[in-house]
Parts: sequence; structure tokens; C-alpha cells
Amino acid sequence: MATSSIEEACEETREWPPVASKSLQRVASGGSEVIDPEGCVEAEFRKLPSSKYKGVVSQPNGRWGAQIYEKHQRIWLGTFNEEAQAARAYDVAVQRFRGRDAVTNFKPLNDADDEDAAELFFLDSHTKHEIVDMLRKRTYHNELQQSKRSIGADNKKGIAGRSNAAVAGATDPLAGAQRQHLFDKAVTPSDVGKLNRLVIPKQNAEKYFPPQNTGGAASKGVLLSFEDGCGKEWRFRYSYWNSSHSYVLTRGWSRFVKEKRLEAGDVVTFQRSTGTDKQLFIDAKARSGVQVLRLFGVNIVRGPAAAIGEGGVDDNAVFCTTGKKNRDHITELVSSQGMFKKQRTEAL
DNA sequence: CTGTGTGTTGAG
DNA sequence: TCAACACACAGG
Repeated sequence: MATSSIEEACEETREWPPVASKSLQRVASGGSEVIDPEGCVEAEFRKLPSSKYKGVVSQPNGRWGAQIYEKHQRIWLGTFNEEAQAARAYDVAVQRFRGRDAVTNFKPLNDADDEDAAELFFLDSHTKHEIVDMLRKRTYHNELQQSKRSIGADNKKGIAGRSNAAVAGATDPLAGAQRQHLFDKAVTPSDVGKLNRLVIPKQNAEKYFPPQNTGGAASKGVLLSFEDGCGKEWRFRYSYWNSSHSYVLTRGWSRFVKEKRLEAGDVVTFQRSTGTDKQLFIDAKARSGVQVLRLFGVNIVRGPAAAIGEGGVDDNAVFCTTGKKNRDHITELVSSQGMFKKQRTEAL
């Protein structure tokens, strides 16, 4: 990987997280102009940065693609916002395709470790195509956790114990590390209205999200991608509105509101992985933790998957595959009582 | 219109 | 086997 020192220097500028004050502007459009106030002005446009990770290639829009080769042909593993995320996708794939001794970007799975062993088993019990499919659809985490659960579940604590740890992201090899809670926001009527935008309290925005041009410069904002409790990816445009002096999540937000059936008063929580991928997480909680609503004379719990899970239905997949239809599913489950089938995510 | 991911090439 | 590069075209 011989990239010019100039490019590398500029590339470092892209980091935002806990790093102090570094301004970055990554224009999302195809023009790929890179405006850098600090001195990398030369790099102008063109020349995508090379990745330091194996199996990872940069995309024209600043994102990262993951790919693996086999039998003279490339197999696409998906595109990711974070370079490290793409690298992990590659790691998963390469360990399935080439086994234990495969060269990985990060620490390879180790038989000695219980968690790793479970993942290795998981990998081996699925075809390459299935693994690739999960990576591309971002369902790998879920499937893996589901697998782990069905294996050593009875071994430890009861179902009620802390079986939702996986969903909460407490432990996940691929995601790496844990989650740091950033902040919560109780959504306002306009946050869930037709404005297609969520106002991020200024204080939180400036503390946890990438810096935005609050000046007059053309601030198109940036695309932020989040993962919800179901492992589903959500991408929103994040920008600053000079008109209202507000930081907002716009494009993509209304879809989230719709699928999560957000209502004023509900709480949206933001988290971020403490791992190297800095993956952001977003989730919705019903106003006071759990909300009960009535359908056909039956009380139904509505709220975060975790809460629902505790309610007795021990299968997050049911609630995660199609968030949009949660309510319907619940109705179905309740009415058919004990005789419901486990709905796999194959429907995807 | 945006951005993915495929076609393709040449280096290793 | 791999990444770099260009861009057709799928999806919204």
C-alpha cells in the first residue's frame, strides 16, 4: 500500500470521534471534493484513499466496500461507513472461506475462547453464500447471537436472566467492544411529525456527533449510519440548520419514525461502540419504558424489544425482521398463543 | 439522482 | 489473489 504521504495525512483528518478539534468535510456527492482548511488542499478531488485493511476498498462516496476473492472471482461483502467495519466483514468471510489459518485484519477467532468457538461453529454450520448474504444484509450479528443462544442457553442463567445482552450489544466479537451510552431524547410532536427531522439537542450534537459547519459555508451535512437493537442499519443525514440554529437528523428519519412507530414522548437513545469501529447505535423506547395497548381486548406490550422479550416471547427475531409489522406480529402471536412457529429471518 | 457493486486491468 | 479505477445501472 503505497499511498502518497499527502494522501495519508489527509486521510487522518477524517476521524471525528473523541478527537478534539479537527474539522472535516467529506462531501457526499460524486464530485468528491475535499476541502481541507489545514493544508491538504492539494489533494483536491479524485484519487480515493487506499485502505490499510485487507479486503477493503474505498468507495467514491467516502464509504468502504468489503470484498473477498475466490475462484478467480470477486465476492462483494457490502459497503460500510467505517473502514474497520468493512475490515471485520472481510474477516468473517475469510475465516469461513479459508478456515482458521486465514489472514485476518483483526484478531482471528480462537478455538480456546468459548465465544469464538461458538462463532466458529456458527460459521461452519452455514454455507459461504449464507455468510456472505448475512454480511451484505447486516444480519450476521443477529443470526450469530441467535445461534449462540440456542446452543448454550440452558447452560447458564434462565431465559429471563440477561438473555438480551446480545441485543444490547454487551458482547459481540464482530461489533467489538461495548457500547457507550451517549444520550437520550424524548421526541417532540414535530420530531415525529411530517417534517422528517429530529432535532438533536445542541449540547449533545456538539459533544457526540461530528462537527458541522455552523457558519455560512456550504454545509451539506454528513451521512451517519446507526444500528438498531435488531441489527438493522439506519442511515440519516446529519446537518446543521442555520435557519433554526439546530442540529438535525433529516433524510431517512421519517422512515425510522414510521417503522418504529414512534410517537411524541417516546425516547430515542443513542449509543456508540467503544471499539475501533465507533459504530453508532440508535433505539427507540416507549415513553415510560413499556407501553400497553389493547387489541381485540387483549393487552399487548409495546416497547423496546428487550421489554417485549421479557414479556414472555423469547425470540427477538420475530420483532426484528420487519419492525414495520411488529404490532401485527404481536397480535398474531397472542391470538395463536402457544402454537406459533419460530419465524426465521429467511423472509428477508 | 445517488451510490452500489460489477467490469476490468495490471501488479504481486 | 488482490486493489485501483471507471462507470452501468439498480433502487429510491
